[in-house]
Amino acid sequence: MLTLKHLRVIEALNETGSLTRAATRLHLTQSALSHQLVALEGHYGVVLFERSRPLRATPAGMRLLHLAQEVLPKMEAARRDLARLAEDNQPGRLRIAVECHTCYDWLMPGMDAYRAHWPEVEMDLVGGFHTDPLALLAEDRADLVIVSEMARHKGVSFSPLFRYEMLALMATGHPLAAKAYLTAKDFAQDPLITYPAPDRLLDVVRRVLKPAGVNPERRLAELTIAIVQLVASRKGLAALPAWAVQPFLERGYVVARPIGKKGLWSGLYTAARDSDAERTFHRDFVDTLREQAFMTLPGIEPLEGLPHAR
Amino acid sequence: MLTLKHLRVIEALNETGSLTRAATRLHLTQSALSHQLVALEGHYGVVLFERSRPLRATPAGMRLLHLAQEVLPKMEAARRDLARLAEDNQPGRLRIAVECHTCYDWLMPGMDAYRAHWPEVEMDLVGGFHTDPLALLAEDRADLVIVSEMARHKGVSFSPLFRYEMLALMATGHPLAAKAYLTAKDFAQDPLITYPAPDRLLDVVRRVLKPAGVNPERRLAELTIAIVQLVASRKGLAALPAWAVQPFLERGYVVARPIGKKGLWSGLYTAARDSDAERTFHRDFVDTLREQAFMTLPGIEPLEGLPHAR
DNA sequence: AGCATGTATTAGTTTAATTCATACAAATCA
DNA sequence: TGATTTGTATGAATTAAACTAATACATGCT
Repeated sequence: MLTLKHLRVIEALNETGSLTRAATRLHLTQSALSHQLVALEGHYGVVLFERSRPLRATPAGMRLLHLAQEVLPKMEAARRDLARLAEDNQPGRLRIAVECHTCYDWLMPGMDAYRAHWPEVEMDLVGGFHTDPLALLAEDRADLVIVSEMARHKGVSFSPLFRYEMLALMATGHPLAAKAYLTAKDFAQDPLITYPAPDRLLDVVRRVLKPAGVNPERRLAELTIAIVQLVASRKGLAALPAWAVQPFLERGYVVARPIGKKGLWSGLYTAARDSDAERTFHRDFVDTLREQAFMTLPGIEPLEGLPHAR
Repeated sequence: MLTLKHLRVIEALNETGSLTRAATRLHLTQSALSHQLVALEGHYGVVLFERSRPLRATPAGMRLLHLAQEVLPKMEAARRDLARLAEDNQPGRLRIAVECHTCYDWLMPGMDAYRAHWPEVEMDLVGGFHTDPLALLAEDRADLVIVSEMARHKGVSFSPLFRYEMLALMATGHPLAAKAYLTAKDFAQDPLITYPAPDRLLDVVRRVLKPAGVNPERRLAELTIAIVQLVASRKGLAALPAWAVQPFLERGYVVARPIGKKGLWSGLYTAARDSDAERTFHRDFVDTLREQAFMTLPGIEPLEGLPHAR
């Protein structure tokens, strides 16, 4: 009794504040976690979490949380060392291609966190836009690319990172702010402010406006802050990931609305050559990115896809 | 993959040097351990132990051994803290009654080790010999007694500690040293040197000599070293636990032979009132004693008896 | 060589973990 | 306030993992 699994559950419970959310994060059902928690509490005769909303750790829960925080990193470190020993210390390389502007928000901290554990892995960024990012893998010009769909492709493995909502941005007091959510037609009048990227990378255009035949005037800006500024100055509408605009919404600079009744959700995935994707330093990089994203980005959701084994 | 169970296995393998011995210590079969080790090695693609005799840890094995040594104690500490929280810090008490002289050899270090983890538990030794040691429990004059058999007794729980061999001791060059093992009759000629304890506590007398109707002249000595000295001085024979005479044998002071063809094996058990036996500080004491014994006493064996749950 | 000791492997059994389908409780909405 | 949403608990059924038994195989010993 009292296994590492329990410690991971307790960590997840503490961070998510709910059995349901912890369960999805751990790729289990709520029922499984409930059973586990009840069993553990019963075994030691202590309550670990007060069943409030959000769940709050009791002193006993805190004790185990502390244990988790000192033990789990040690386990991970050993796992990495084993991988190094197994692969005989042959160094790895990660040339990363990213096409989404906002990705840098979480990619940079992710790379920093990763470097702490895998200092010997040489990391590099492959810049610019490419007609076929997956070709970079085949041509051996990149080892990992971040893409927005899992297009089945021979010799290439995909791993889901997370999914997020794209929000329509408008100035405070804009007439459209009266609506609960925007539809394609609502974009027809105002200019659309976007990053300078091809349409296939702009989800609103590709998945909402183009199918509906709506083609608004365009205006480009390099930086997120610039786009927000233009929107606030009533120069047009924009569509950005929820996590990227969160701070501006909180300060009331602009207003955001979902796109479509259920919102416009996009996913992000990594792609790598099969041979690379199975190596530990590589998998660990993807895991670190995912973890970093969930730690720092508000409102993102897990994305089903691959088995989640260790 | 890579669980605490694995770490415990690796620790046991390192300490026992064999799958078979590690298995009995962990109350598993050799097969189970072989499966585990093979699976673990396969999973990480490393060899953890060279299959030599004794088993020797590879660098990867050493890495996990190191992990085990930093992680397992933390787990134990947390478990104890949970027990303290669960029982609301009500302090425990351990009045210990021991009737076997040689027991002090491992009891003292055991108590020291225990005190480090449970400083709040008040420990005391109940001295002297008692006609019925289990009565001490009923009369609430002791909380734990160390006995040599699991006599079913209402309200009392027993836990096995270990089993050990009693060896017959004789002077170097003694005619009986020519025999591979001694029988009851061999004790008839020489005086028998024992501790000053009742016959029921002297296993040779109770289980070998008395049943055979052999009743040799007696001579008493308080200390093990004194008994050995008398034997070496050709004043008679003695029967002592193998672990207690090991150092004297190594230096050639005396000679030892098994008693009976299969040897005379005795067991030691703890007994406690049921209500105490289930409390964590109590169980931990017994576990500590057992662990301490296996760490310091040569030639002792695990003793089957109770389920071995945590 | 023949025995003793220890490890590996296969198949079968047992035990534990997880899900499914609901019931139940608490907060939120209209 | 009743209806609805959101989240947790529970029992039974399912699935997966761990363990044992039996036995083959390897190695050292006298």
